[in-house]
Amino acid sequence: MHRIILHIDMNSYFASVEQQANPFLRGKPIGITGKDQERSVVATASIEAKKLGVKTAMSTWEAKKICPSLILYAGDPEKYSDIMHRFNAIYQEFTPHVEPFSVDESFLDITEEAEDFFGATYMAQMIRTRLKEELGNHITASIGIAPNKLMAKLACETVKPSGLTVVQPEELIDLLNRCKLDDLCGIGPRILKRLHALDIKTFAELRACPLEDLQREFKSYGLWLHEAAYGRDSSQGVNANSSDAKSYGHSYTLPENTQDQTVLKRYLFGLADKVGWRMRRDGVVARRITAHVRFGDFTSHSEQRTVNTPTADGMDLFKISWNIVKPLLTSDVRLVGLSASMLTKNPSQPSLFKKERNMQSVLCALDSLQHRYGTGVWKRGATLPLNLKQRSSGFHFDHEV
DNA sequence: TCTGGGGTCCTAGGACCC
DNA sequence: TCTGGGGTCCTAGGACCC
Repeated sequence: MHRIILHIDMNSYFASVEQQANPFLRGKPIGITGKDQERSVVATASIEAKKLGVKTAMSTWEAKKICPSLILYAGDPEKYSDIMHRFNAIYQEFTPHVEPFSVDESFLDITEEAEDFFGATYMAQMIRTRLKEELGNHITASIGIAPNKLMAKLACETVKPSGLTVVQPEELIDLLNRCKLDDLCGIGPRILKRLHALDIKTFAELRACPLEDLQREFKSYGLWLHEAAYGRDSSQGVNANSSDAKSYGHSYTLPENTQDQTVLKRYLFGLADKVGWRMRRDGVVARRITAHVRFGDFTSHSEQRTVNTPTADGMDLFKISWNIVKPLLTSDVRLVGLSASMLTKNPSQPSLFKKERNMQSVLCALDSLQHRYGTGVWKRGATLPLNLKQRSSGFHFDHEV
């Protein structure tokens, strides 16, 4: 008995969300970027922009050169993630076996609900109708249906934008033969290069390569490649619980490279607060904090600390990451970031110490403000721009570190 | 006036304990 | 004094994804 897996992928997702929200952007080439458009890349190009040659991950500078009419638009990651929750809720109407894979993709196991591949096609069409009702005409999805996740995703790739395809078990080899090696999720530029070095350029050639040779070159990944060449996916099935995050992180590319500690502290503190807030919202604490620095020459460095007392407090996260970053400031920095991992559910026990208990209740009050009015309703004094900080008074939670 | 920001998983070496 | 192997935890970095 084969499983029936759906892979659903939103087309030009970030761009579509903005076009749905703003009629002025519809039918136009737009590119969604990071905060600072000058130093950013195109995270998502609209269909119109793709037609004019704009590609994902192209620098804005290059994209503008290729397509002068391109409208650049700074994206809002929180909004995109909120909408993702809405479409996953729609999928839940059809099956409890929903595994979000990225901000715009999910896997659904509909083996029990659909019974066969014919039923699956029908169900996929119903899902598309529901998405349209709920999200509007401008956010559209491609759907691939196959016996496992790997092949469902590959099938979906072949029908972008806005298609639907079914690949039955006996058609898997045929599908692979029509695709390039790096169409497969899991074969990136490095692996592709190493395959080429072995004279493997197609899935037929990959199948012809003895397993032992692949294992010698790729270690445990060799088995995965061998299986994938036959359309087999040894990974776990669709896991509805994998949506629990394993880490929370934020990073920021500075408007200009700098070694100025005051500036870097301010940004890092802001990032730490954002990470802390999301963790408290989700009721988790972290034992491991990783800080990242990218230098002007694009080399980067990351270091991590594992702490005995798990935390979700922005102040703790900031102190730990600043201790990592500070000694690294020997040349100009382009990006700073931190992430928190080794997460556990917060038992939320009040601290034994009065000072910490006070801080916990302050955080609690600020969190409920933030929950109600959105992120950005408060900021620490330490993260305000300097000119504003000098003028601000009263509502102000500054700590010298 | 190149090159964002959010993630996941794996590996390999060293420390430390038994 | 010299020796082995297994297990776990920690760390840095690399590969991949969108």
